[in-house]
Amino acid sequence: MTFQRPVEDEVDRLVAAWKQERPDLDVTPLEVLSRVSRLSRHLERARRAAFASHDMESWEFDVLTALRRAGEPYELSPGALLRATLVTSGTMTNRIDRLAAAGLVIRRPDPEDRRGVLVRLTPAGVHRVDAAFADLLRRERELLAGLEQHEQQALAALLRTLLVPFDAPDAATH
Amino acid sequence: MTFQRPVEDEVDRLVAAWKQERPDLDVTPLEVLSRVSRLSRHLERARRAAFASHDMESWEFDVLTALRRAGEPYELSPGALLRATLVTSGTMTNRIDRLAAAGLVIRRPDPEDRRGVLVRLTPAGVHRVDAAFADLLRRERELLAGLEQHEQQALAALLRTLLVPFDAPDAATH
DNA sequence: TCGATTTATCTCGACGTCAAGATAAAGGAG
DNA sequence: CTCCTTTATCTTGACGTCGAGATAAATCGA
Repeated sequence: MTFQRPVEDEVDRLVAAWKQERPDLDVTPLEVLSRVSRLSRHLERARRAAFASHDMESWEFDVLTALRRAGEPYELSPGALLRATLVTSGTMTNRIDRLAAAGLVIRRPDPEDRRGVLVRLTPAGVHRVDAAFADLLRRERELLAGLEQHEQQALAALLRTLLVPFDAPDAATH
Repeated sequence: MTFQRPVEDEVDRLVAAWKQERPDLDVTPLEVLSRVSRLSRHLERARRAAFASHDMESWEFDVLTALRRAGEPYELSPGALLRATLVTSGTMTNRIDRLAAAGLVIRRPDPEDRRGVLVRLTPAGVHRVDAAFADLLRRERELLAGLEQHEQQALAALLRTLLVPFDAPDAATH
């Protein structure tokens, strides 16, 4: 019979420090939200490393997967893409420019709205994103290996609750 | 008696799209990790908005709080600061420069290691960070209002499990 | 049909971050 | 003591993102 040693992460130390310095404040929100922020930063680094072997940048992957998920003919408007990736319109224009220059997507005028443009994945783009995505899933599965299946589900459900208000039909990012 | 309507977030839609397009892949890792990433992005926006009323940037807050948590005399080395904030050394140098120019911190040579420098919060810096922190906690508490106390604890514990491997005594960010 | 408003995308300058390398001091082996 | 390695910080240039504003077409009401 061994003791369940309480393993600490950086946020535990951070919260303990605050309790020492500002015992008047209730810092429990940090227990969740600081962990989300910090984990996200670590994930971003892991992603970057994973994509390096596919000669792909994180931002490229984000855009290409959004198009891939759309299904044939793998085509979306820039507006739909920026909503999917949570970046601003200026950023998305820039990204599409570079992806088009790399031959992974093409731009064409929207036949039904002369203000609009449609961005479509090229066959080369489809191939690239499929390879990178399979690899990413492999690596992400490893990161989650510390949690049982049912724990992963519980975690996902809790996160969903926090996310729903943001993903409600209002958000605007122009 | 009402039905528990299954509320969807953007990740549910994303996962459903992948299942349609790539039924051969198990995309369950996204249920957790995509949510972490997306929630983090939303949080960063909320933080930015919160700090705007204190005329403060997110990056300033990150550095100032690290010093504040250290306790009197509110002093840390640049190396300790970059480990606390997960940025690279070049970024930290830049940040310290700007905070010093704003009169919120001062730099002084480390008396015990002539390679080193120590960064100390000024009284003005302490005041600024305390005000912003109290406000941030208020807003973060609202974001978590959708979860019961015990759910927040469960969520924190699950996230800790994922975070521990990253925060182990190895990580290096130079 | 005209004008005002909304929607869709792009342009551009400012800015922060990263990654690699430079500098310099400390620590360890022999 | 000297050399080599490690540690700590800063410098620099490239790059991506943001945010505000410009352009242009679509939509709606009078």
